[in-house]
Amino acid sequence: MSSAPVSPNGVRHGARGRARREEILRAAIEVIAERGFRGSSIAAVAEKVGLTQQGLLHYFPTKDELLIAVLRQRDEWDTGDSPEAAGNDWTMGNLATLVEANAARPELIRTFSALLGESVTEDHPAGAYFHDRYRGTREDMESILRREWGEDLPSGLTAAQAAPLLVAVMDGLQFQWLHEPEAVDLVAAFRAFVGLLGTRAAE
Amino acid sequence: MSSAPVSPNGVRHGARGRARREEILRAAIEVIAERGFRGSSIAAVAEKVGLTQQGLLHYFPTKDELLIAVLRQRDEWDTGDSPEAAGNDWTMGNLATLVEANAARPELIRTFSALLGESVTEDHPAGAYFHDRYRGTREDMESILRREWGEDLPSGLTAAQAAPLLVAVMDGLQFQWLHEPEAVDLVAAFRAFVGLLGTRAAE
DNA sequence: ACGTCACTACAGAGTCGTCGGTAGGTGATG
DNA sequence: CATCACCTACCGACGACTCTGTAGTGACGT
Repeated sequence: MSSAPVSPNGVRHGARGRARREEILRAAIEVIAERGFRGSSIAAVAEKVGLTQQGLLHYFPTKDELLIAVLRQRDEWDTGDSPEAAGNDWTMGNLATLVEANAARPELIRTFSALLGESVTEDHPAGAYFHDRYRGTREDMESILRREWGEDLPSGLTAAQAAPLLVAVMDGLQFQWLHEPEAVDLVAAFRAFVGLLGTRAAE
Repeated sequence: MSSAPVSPNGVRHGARGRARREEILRAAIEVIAERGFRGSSIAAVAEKVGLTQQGLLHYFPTKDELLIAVLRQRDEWDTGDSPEAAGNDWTMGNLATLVEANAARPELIRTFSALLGESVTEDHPAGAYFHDRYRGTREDMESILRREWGEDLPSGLTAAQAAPLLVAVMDGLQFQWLHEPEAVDLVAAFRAFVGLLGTRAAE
């Protein structure tokens, strides 16, 4: 794929535009982490990559389209980043390592937590994205749970009952962690919850 | 010296003014639910109560102070609304009824979920509030758990381990519920989680 | 009963900054 | 010479907030 030497300014080659796009997306993620989407300006993103606002608009014609591109980029990372695995060889075990990987990228977590919050408001451009993503993620979790333990988990819950809880724990812990990184151990807490799901009930 | 109630900026308000203030706070909650805090304008809030923007600023001298007042109001509701219970007679049981009560006020949930999301961004006026609130809520949950089950829960977790999970589940479920009310049963899911905590581990 | 006077509860008009977006270019690259 | 990668210049809308008034209200002295 990529075949272009990259430099912030002045390097010429065909792929210059594409490199710029990626720079812009990275900058956008940072700015959104700092100010949210509604609170951030495309001018701020542009400045971060050494462009004018209009220069940025050359690549992303509207602010909303920039956001969509950020969202899409995240999906690409999620599916392409990890060892193979577009589809379905996830286990509860490497779900924890995913959380671990997330914990290493606080700005990314901050960005998407901020967007998640905004997305519950009316007519938010990320609303549809999170709506779909939740549906999909719950389904994924459900099938992971089923693959690990079958329809009924050791703890007595069904996979369908546990899936939304699993998603909720991941999201919810992130907020606490963002507010007090020292007070909340993201990975340990998540592992504790997974342990809870896998504990066989007595009686 | 008079003894009339005083607003943050030192303006004294009579009975009429106090009623107005409450109206404004209610309207502000609605507007924030629709647009978030950064996305909403004080003019929109003012219009909702039939004031001009300047009229509103008579009561709350800045947008930030309006938000602070909203936050404070919520705390007052939380501690004053429910049967007695400023302090500590909560149990796991009526924690679930609290969730139930929340589920009946979607706009309120929406408002505070939106604010929670924004609050992770830099210099957000609600940042300190959520920071403190998380700390306090976790402590409260911990002591409730301890009162219910002692230091070690039936499931094997300690109260300190379970508290952040409890908070995370409440927050996280709300986001899913706001995006798909039909797909997520807030109360049932929460009860399932509580059941999980209280399940005795085998062997 | 009446005038005064402080104070509350607003509104009109305006300042100043920032926002997203458009129009129309220019110079380099291929 | 067409296309790409950008920039200058600009616009209309809207943001929070200030300055400056003014109608009403209640307390109080006379």
